[in-house]
Amino acid sequence: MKDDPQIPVKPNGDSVLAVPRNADKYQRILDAAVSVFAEKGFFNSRVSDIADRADVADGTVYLYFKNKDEILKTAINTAFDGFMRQARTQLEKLADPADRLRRLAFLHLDALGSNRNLAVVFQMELRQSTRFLSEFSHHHMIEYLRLVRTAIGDGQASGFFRREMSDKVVANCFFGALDEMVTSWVLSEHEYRLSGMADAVVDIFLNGMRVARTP
Amino acid sequence: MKDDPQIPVKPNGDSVLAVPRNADKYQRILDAAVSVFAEKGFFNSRVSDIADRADVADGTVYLYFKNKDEILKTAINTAFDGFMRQARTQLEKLADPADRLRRLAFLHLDALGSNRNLAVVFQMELRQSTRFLSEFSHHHMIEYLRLVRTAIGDGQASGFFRREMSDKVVANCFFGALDEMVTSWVLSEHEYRLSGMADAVVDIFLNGMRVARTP
DNA sequence: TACAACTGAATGAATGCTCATTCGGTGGAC
DNA sequence: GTCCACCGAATGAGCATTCATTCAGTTGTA
Repeated sequence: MKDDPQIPVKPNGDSVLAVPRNADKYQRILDAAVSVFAEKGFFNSRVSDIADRADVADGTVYLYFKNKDEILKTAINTAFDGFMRQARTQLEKLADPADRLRRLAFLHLDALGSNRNLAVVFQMELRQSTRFLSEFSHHHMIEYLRLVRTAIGDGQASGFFRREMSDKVVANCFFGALDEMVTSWVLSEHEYRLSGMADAVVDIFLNGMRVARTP
Repeated sequence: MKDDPQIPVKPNGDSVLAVPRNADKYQRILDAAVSVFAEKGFFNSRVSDIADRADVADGTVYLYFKNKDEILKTAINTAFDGFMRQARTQLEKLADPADRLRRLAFLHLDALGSNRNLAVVFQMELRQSTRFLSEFSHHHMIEYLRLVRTAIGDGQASGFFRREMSDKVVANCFFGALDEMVTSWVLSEHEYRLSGMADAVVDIFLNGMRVARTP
């Protein structure tokens, strides 16, 4: 996510040509938007706020993005795509399902934990986006959950994980737990490294809370 | 939540007197609002939409609520208060921490699972509310988490739960998992009884995913 | 019982403001 | 001189909120 190249190919969604290709300005607007959205929320953000923060005229924003919605959509999509690419690359190297879950949890928390503004946008705006940007979030969510479900399914197949649990339910809980860790971090006054929580979360899922167990 | 008496004492937050007390109309506006918010999201909902759906004139809405924000705030607060009252009453009767968690999970999923509109408002609007109605939701969240943390702490104290886990982290994960079950249910095309998932979720937290264990 | 005076809940058209978006013009690069 | 990225003031649609007016119901009087 953070080391994504971000080349502005076809910045303005529909008009393929006749669009400025100043990568720097494109990126500045996108960053400014994330920062403004994080601060005031999508609906309370003015396009002129974004333009101001990007040091660009109001009209210039529309040379790079079709409209305000498209800015949010692009920001979220770009970030999510980067994350998923990274996650897939790293997870396919790991054979042990438990390791895969551990790594995914780390990547999830690290991606958002290293960019608070992005984290705020994801935690606060993404849900309501589910309505007006529904296609997107539905598609991406399913991709993410597939990674988790595959790990769980593999673990069950090889007898490491209990077979009576629904991989679907566990995957949802797993995501929900991480998601809540992010929300909690975003709202917290305290400073702490979010990715440092990954192991604790995964441990709960692997071992549960009960004491009685054989090692 | 569903069996709450809902007596409209002091409907309009600040003007204590000189306010209509038509309980039916008050409730109709509130219900209409939840239904409209659920359908279009808070920011895309028009006060006139709410008035229409409540079969009331636009101006009448303002006899019962100070403004649009206040309607959402009231809806959320009323529902949450009802839920917390119910939860506290029921949990204090249960000694076993595991039973308490089971019951809480059930109540959580049942409360939202029996009112889809309310569930949508909670899942979609509550987060962004965290910004513009922050005092509220933060306070409530803490109350809820206290119930979970207490159960976990008790379980640890009596040696049923592992002591090395942070009750705070587990509580957040627990809430996050349930929250995600609700979101997933809200977005799902399929019809299923949400509260039926409670035991599966709690089971993950109590027993974890790994196979090796003593019963 | 009949009627006038009064009350205040309810109405909905009018107001006024807040932006997203547009577009005619500017200036720098080549 | 031409082109085009960029500018930012102007536009106008959309919408929360207000308030002058209506009228159903209640009280008081004879």
